[in-house]
Amino acid sequence: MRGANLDGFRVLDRIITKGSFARAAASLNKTVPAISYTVAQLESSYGLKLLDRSGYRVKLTDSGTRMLKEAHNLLGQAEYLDSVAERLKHNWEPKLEVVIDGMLLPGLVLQAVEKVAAMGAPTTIQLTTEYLSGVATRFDTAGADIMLSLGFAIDDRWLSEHLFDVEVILVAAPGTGLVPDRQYSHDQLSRQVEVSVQDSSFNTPEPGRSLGIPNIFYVGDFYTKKQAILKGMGIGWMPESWVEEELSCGLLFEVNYTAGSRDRYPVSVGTWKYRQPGRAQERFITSVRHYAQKAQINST
Amino acid sequence: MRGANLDGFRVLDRIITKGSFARAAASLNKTVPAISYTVAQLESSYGLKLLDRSGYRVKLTDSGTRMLKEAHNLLGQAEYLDSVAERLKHNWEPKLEVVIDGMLLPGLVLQAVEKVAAMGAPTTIQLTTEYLSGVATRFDTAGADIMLSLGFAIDDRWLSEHLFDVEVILVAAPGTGLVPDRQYSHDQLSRQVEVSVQDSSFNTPEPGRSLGIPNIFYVGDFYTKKQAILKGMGIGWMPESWVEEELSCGLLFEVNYTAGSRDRYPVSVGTWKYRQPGRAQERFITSVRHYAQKAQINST
DNA sequence: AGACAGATTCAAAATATTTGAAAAATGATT
DNA sequence: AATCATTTTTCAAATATTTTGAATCTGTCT
Repeated sequence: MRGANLDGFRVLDRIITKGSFARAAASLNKTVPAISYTVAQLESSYGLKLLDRSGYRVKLTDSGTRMLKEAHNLLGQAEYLDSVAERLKHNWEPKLEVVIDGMLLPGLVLQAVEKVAAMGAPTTIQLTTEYLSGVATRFDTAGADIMLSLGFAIDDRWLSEHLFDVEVILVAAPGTGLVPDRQYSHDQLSRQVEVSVQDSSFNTPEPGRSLGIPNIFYVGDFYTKKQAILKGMGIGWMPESWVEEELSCGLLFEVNYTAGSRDRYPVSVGTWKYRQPGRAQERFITSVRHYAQKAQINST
Repeated sequence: MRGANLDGFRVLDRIITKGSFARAAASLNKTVPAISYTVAQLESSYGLKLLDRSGYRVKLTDSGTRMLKEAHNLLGQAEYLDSVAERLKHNWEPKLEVVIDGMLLPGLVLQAVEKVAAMGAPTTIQLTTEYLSGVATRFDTAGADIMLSLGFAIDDRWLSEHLFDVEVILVAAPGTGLVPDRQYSHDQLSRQVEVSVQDSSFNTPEPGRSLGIPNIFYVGDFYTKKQAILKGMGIGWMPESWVEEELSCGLLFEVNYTAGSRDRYPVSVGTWKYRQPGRAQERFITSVRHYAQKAQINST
């Protein structure tokens, strides 16, 4: 006979914790012969003696000790499966995987996580940050539940909903040799270093637009990019919301670029078209929409 | 109905990989109704619809996808359990946990590990290093298989076998203000700093003996202790085998201490009295004994 | 030795699973 | 629209497995 038997181990475990076949039988509402049969079955299925019946009290054999120890993992996993089923039955996702673009301010998603938690969801939320096309790639390959991406993620299998626009501004810090008042042409800027976040899936070159100047300094995330620009290491496009404060207090200024120093990019939320959303996902998306409305109002 | 059912998931998995009930049935040497019954059973046991039969081809529902994904862990664990049983049947321990005293040179245990591996043991060896009484404590609490400890570990439940002695020498580096030729009393040494390894179970104060001087610098392991002494940070007791080379080339010297600058401590191997040793354990201990005999000869 | 608590064995009874046949559903083909 | 090929479900019968109570056996305790 082959293959583990959950009930067998449940019984074995009970025998050990209760100390005898008789007590195990009582606690499982079975008769003693039934317990005896189950154990015999378990032992023969593995071809191992698991219990030492030579003494008055049953004891695990060495093999039994080792097997039961490993079996506890099995039983634990089985119990976890029960809990997953329970959550699914009440339309809670056991896990909600969210992929967001690193260009977005954390507030958006943190608020949504809060809302989901606030309704007592027994759902584990897993956040992953990617950049640009990396968001859609990760969403697809990992089979995540929600993505918050820049631009529209286009695929037959996905539902995409526009949330709000992000205004991207070309900024610089004093000390780069540039000054706030003067207007700069492309040629004039090309002596500068551009700080840029590398697209995490290495498909598209830059956040929507790039200056196309020769010196580019790539960083891994927007926080680092901001620090780099603040330190005067170069100029770069930053989402307005990331640099509002620095702009108003003069730590950064908007570069007066002849080709335009501002651009708007749409932020959208994507889900799987043929996947039924659970309660956590619904709440998450509602929260994100709500946040988006407020953002829209603020920006007008 | 309650509780996961391994066979149910095995069948479900087969249906998905084969693409239909019919093919799953064929590959499992069952009839189609049997498959249908098993799945219905599984679904009702969790109270979830796992398969979407609305289309021509069966598909997992969202819940089914999640459940099957989790169930794969369960099936994996069950398979692992089979492999554990297989190893136990041939008297191989699936895992051999060894606790050693950090004062011992690694060579002893590494050679033993090598010997076990050389006989093609399908056994995972887990080495843990502790100090002094920490060895016995860990051996006991973790229920490890073998311990190599300093001194005799005493307990009714353990078998302890003497292997060889370790000679411990009080050493110092030039630059500590001490010189090789002169003899030092306890008072004279008490202006020095003693470098000491902290007992990992915090029971006994020092490796067998301590100078009992006020300035003690505690380190975490013998390698660090040796480095500290070599850098002239203090004096300390070191096992001879750890410092042979440094003594002979003059990087360290034996402190001529009136109360004696050498001590011998027994090294013993301990196992559980009522646990049947497996093949890996037997080989391990044989190797250690063999090594000990050579060490004994070398030291005479 | 006798009382007792516990485990196994055994045949019978109760459950659960599997089966083959028939029915129902679906998509493809004509 | 009718037919065919494939597939899943339903059903009652056949099998297989598990559980049970009674009898038996084995150690422990007094």
